[in-house]
Amino acid sequence: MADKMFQRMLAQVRRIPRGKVATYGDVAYASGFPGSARQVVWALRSGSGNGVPWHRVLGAGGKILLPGESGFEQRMRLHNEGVAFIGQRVDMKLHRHAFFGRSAPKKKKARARR
DNA sequence: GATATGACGTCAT
DNA sequence: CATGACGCCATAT
Repeated sequence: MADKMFQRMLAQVRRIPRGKVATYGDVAYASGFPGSARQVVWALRSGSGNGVPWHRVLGAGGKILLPGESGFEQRMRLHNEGVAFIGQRVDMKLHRHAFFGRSAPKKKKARARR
């Protein structure tokens, strides 16, 4: 069931060329599951290790959300691929991978006051 | 089946 | 920029 979802998400991640990055939300959207950014995480945690450049997947804004050493390793790998860092984040302006030309449209703003 | 959790995203304050 | 709240959905217990 969900395996299909992971396969698709992982497939998108694999499409990210060296020196490029993407956000969880973008991967989810490109995979056909807008809003399921969390599932991308599961896909990476459970299905990574197989030619899946998990280190090219970041949080919104190019922030590395990985805790501990993994995060450190990710930062190092990206930096090694030529990714420019701005403080603790990645320069999405230059490295954001445009999946198939379609970019995730920003959400609506009318969110009824709470 | 219900509840809690999580490498998230976005908006409001 | 920090904090809080809500949405989204597959796993784990």
